[in-house]
Amino acid sequence: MIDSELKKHIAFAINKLYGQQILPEQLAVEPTKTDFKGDFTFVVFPFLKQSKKGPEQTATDIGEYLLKEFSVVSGYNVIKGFLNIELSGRFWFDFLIHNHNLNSFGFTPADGSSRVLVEYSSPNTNKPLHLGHIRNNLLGYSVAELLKANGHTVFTCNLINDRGIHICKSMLAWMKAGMKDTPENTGKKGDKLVGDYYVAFDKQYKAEMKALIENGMAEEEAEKNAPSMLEAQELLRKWEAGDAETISIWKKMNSWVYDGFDVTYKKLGVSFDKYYYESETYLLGKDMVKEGLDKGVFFTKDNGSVWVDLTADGLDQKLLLRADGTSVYITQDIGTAELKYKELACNKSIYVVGNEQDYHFKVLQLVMQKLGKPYATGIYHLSYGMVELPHGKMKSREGTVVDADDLIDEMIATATETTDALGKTEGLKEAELKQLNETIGLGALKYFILKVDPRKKMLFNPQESIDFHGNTGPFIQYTHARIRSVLRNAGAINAEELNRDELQLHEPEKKLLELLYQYPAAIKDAGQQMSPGVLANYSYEVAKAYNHFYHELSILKESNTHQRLFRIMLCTLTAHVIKSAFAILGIQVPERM
RNA sequence: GGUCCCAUAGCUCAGCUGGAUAGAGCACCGGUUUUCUAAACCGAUGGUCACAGGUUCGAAUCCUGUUGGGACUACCA
Repeated sequence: MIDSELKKHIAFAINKLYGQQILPEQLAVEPTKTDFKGDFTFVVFPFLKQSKKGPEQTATDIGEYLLKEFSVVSGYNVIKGFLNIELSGRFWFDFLIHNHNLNSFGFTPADGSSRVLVEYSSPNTNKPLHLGHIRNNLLGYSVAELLKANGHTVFTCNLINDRGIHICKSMLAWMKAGMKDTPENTGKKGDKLVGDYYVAFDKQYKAEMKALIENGMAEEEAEKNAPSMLEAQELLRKWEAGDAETISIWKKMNSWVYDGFDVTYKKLGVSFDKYYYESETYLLGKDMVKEGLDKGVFFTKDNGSVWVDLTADGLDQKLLLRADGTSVYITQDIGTAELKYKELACNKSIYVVGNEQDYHFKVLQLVMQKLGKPYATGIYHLSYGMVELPHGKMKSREGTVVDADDLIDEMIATATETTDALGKTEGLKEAELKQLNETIGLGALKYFILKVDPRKKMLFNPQESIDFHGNTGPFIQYTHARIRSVLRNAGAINAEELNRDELQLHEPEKKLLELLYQYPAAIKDAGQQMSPGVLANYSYEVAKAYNHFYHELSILKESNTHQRLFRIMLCTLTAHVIKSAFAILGIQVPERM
């Protein structure tokens, strides 16, 4: 990479000119800001001690040295302490010639030295997926792709929260309603059906609580003593005891939910290498808690409940097992962590989970450390911010939850309207048109969500998020389609015929080339930050630069055949980078739209 | 009470490992189509980077405090 080459030469220059040893890694060389002339900028301020000269003189010294000793440097200019280095056109032409047809451009090949597991989605089986899950799923998928692009060997998994009081609530409501509704006989999607029963339970429960409170019971007492709650807890005990009928109903209802989830996952384009089920890992977790007791890193309270003391780490005491011996949420996470490591032996285990669970994952990591697990340090919580609506948080009680399936359908419907209105899709078959609108609708949704830094909470405004202009997925998809159209018109080319000496580098071409050159760095940067948003915003920059180039210069009508060929190759690489970056984001890109 | 996160244009977001004049999109205003896809391009307007100190050649960026918002702190998940 040229920037590291520049660093080496600058370090050498400092040594030669001022007799000081500087490591190239200590230097910062960055792309020059667009308002200034030059390709890369080196800031000399930090090295004035070494040079014992003023900033302008120091920058000039180094610039002069580079110009003489480093052939790709064609010029330089100095503004205050900023040395702007200009590279020869030949450098940029060579870059394009070498990479325009390289499929792996920007990707680091996997060498097997790093194995990473990405857990995401991780739904409860009592409710359909909503907008929050969409962010989770898109992030998880994209981060996994991003890590693959950075040379990690990646596995994805989905930990299903299939047991616990929540599913018992849905089961109870269904049983009380006569145990007759099924997805088949109601025509409802399985997860929606089960979700409806969860709501039915909640309604009944609330009514009971209200009655109890009116009879003079304290709210806290009423919460615990409402008959529905007691029944649900009884059902959970029966489940843990392995009661045949309970297990059978549980299996039946969960399978409905899985069928429903599969439909949504498929629409979203996400998939998992492996599924874990809490029902299969919580017992292992219990064993490990006992292991911790034996080791003396956990302790028992008088009533028999098991705790870990994390006060030395700035946290509190945390419950690991209830007094009645049943497990809590973290118990199964302990078991799952162990199982994951046994099965996949990853040195890093990423949990894509909302930031409301920051505390939980701190506890988990500390618990695993106390258990002496070697993989404890590899636990990483990718903590993303909540999705909020214009009115505030989504609340199921207030009916402000944005359903995942509904949202996807709306986005596709809007895409369809726009496509029809523009009327550019003549000649496409029905199925192709449907495919195109799905691509655009999902592209809009995915890009809207992924362009935001995962760590930040984000606002989802249904009106604005379906915009297809500006910094949006469809704009970038459109740019790709536009390029593909040019390339189709260009027909086959022979890159061998290109003679660099016949070329001129114009400003829009150079801007675009500089951006394309940064693709590998963008992948690396996004990977290190685990932020697909970095790549999304990069893609947007590329699309913008291409459209500028497209508008300013003619491609196919250029009379100089070398220049024409060069521009076609520039189109090829641009299309590839957009397609490749969008693939990492999990967004497809159309040939025409 | 304790712990953690956040605050940048009217709105939504970049920029944050310290570097030049803080950038985009949307909205609003104006312009561009006999030319390879106008879902495009070009221009104008819009800022006390919450506030106050500090660190230094240099702070939106790092540190401290204040204010405002949010999350967590359940024998829920």
